[in-house]
Amino acid sequence: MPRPALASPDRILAAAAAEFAERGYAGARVDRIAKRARVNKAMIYYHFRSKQELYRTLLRQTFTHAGEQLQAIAALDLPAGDQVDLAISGLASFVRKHAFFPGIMLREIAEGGVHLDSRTLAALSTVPRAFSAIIENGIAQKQFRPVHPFAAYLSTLAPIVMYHAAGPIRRELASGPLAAASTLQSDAFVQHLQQTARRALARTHS
Amino acid sequence: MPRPALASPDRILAAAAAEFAERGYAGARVDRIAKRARVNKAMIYYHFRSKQELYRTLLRQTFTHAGEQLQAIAALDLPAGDQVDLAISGLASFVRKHAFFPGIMLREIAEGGVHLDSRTLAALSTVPRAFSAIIENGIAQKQFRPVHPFAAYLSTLAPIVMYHAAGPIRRELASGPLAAASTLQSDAFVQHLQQTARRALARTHS
DNA sequence: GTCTATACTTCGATAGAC
DNA sequence: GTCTATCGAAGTATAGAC
Repeated sequence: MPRPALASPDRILAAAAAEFAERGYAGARVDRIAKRARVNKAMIYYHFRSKQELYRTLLRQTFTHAGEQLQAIAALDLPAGDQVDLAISGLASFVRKHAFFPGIMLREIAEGGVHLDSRTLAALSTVPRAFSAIIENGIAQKQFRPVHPFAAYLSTLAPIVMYHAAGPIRRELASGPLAAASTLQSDAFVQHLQQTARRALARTHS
Repeated sequence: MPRPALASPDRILAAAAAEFAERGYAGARVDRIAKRARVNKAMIYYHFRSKQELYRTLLRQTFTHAGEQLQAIAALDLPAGDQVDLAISGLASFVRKHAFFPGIMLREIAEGGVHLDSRTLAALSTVPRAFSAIIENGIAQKQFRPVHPFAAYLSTLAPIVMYHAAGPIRRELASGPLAAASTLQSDAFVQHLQQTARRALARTHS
């Protein structure tokens, strides 16, 4: 019998990621997670205490991972504009690698964070904190005009998450009432966001 | 006995809007909608056929309303830059007036539109179509540089929806690990987005 | 660690009286 | 149009054998 590629708890986490992203917390079914992970349902309650604890563990891991990636970019010895470029393309590649991230992120925002405990909230906060650090540093070094760092965070990174989460609905619209939705490729959108960020943050404006 | 401010079907729709926005489609409870609307649960199944039909009716109405508002802006005899300003502030006031809209929008995007029939999808598409028309018109009149209209749509209007949907979680973060999140006011963010759009769409860039 | 079987709860939806 | 009562399905979670 071939060893599974991932150990049981990791397989459960991967299956939970897909299930929670597709259906949301309330819509996710523990039975389906078990089936996707090819484990018995009782194993989920053995490794994790409950559906809620499974969900929180998954989000904590993911937010921590994303935050560390942004912090690494913020620590590079580069012009702030280049750091923003890297933050944008980095988040884009992060969501390509972790396809479940946008769905879960959007849902949890809509839920108002009701499923999150303080540890998970702290993990989540590392993402806007790291991005804000880049912006504030650029302002301090007079490479950027003064903007609210959180405004820059929302207007720059929110569209990436939205773009990827909206993939399925965009494909539905493309075959119907909104053909133009299908002509926007991921790379082109990343470039658009990088250009937009450069222009939004530039100290001079024609 | 005082007449209720809204007739029964409209009270049900208003209650459903709040419930679906807070809990999502799967998380919404018909019992709770009935309680919020102060009607008997059976009345919901009498006026609407099912939970799904209630949901679709609500979304169709809301998308149609939002689309019409944007189309009215697109029809104004104004410079394209001013039309974009109005589209941004108009959507911001729309979500202030319909507080349930961002939550439902984000959730339905994350769901991949699985609950939407073709009529509801058509209603949804009027929003990006109207905004794209403004952008394309501005490009044709050489007031904007050439950009992908759908990219402009996503990067301009997505942050507004995100900002308002993220209100509760932002307040949680503000009292903990991310104090800066609380200092961004709605009006200031709208202005930031208007400036960002002006700069992103300008034909010249220093 | 892994399974089967099941207790307990909640939900969407309806029947039927008024 | 409005109510009470309830059915049947589906869900989370656990007990207990191996």
